[in-house]
Amino acid sequence: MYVVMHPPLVPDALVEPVAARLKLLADPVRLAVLNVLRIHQELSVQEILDLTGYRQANVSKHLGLLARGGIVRRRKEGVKAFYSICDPTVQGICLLVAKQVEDAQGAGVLG
Amino acid sequence: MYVVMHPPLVPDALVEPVAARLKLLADPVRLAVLNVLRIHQELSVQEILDLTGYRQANVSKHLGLLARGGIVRRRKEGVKAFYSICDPTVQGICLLVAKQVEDAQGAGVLG
DNA sequence: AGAAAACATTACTCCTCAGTAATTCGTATG
DNA sequence: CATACGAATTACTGAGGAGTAATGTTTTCT
Repeated sequence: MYVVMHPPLVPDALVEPVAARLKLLADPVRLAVLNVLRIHQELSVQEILDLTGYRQANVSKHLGLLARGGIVRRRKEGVKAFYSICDPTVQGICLLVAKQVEDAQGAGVLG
Repeated sequence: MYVVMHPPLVPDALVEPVAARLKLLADPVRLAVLNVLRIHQELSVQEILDLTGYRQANVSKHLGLLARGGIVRRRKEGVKAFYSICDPTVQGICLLVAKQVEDAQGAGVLG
């Protein structure tokens, strides 16, 4: 065996949780919501609706998923709910993927 | 407006392609396949089957998806097909997510 | 208390995708 | 040429998730 052995990308026991986490990010609506949350640090649901144009029930559900996944934080103030990103690694992940997609755009690697 | 404005996580035009790419990685079988491809640089389909225990049609389909997505490269040699990872950014993404999941494991952030 | 605002939740439909068995295609071997 | 092997493709079933309308819940205001 002359080939170099590399460590795995993901420890075997973490394959499923990692897949679950990636799945949580792998949605256009959730990415758009995270986008506006990143631009303005904290937003009420209504503000997110205005900024994204999605419907209330839809956004509320996605926010619930993001919150349960620990990606987003919820702060209740009176009748409103304010959300903000609480997972700093999200940024790095999105940067990497976005960069890769941009590069691939230039080449001919589109489905 | 006293708050600092951060750039978006993902440029608006890239939200959908980025989501699609994350979706491609957000699957336990595909992550496991990428895992063994990372450990041994290049593997035939049969070798991947032996190493992962998944079924032929299943793995072949996932390999097709990964190849069409430009994450994996296919090399035909005789009757066999050899696959290898051709997207270097995959490693960084998996590292980030795995690290985050590990950290969250220690805390109480599980669904 | 009654009404309205801001979110969350539910129930439902639809569509995508994962897994499997069976078939097909291409290449080597006797 | 017939056969066997390795892999891709097809057809099919089932489960999960997205979007929506409608309803529920909590808080505020009068």
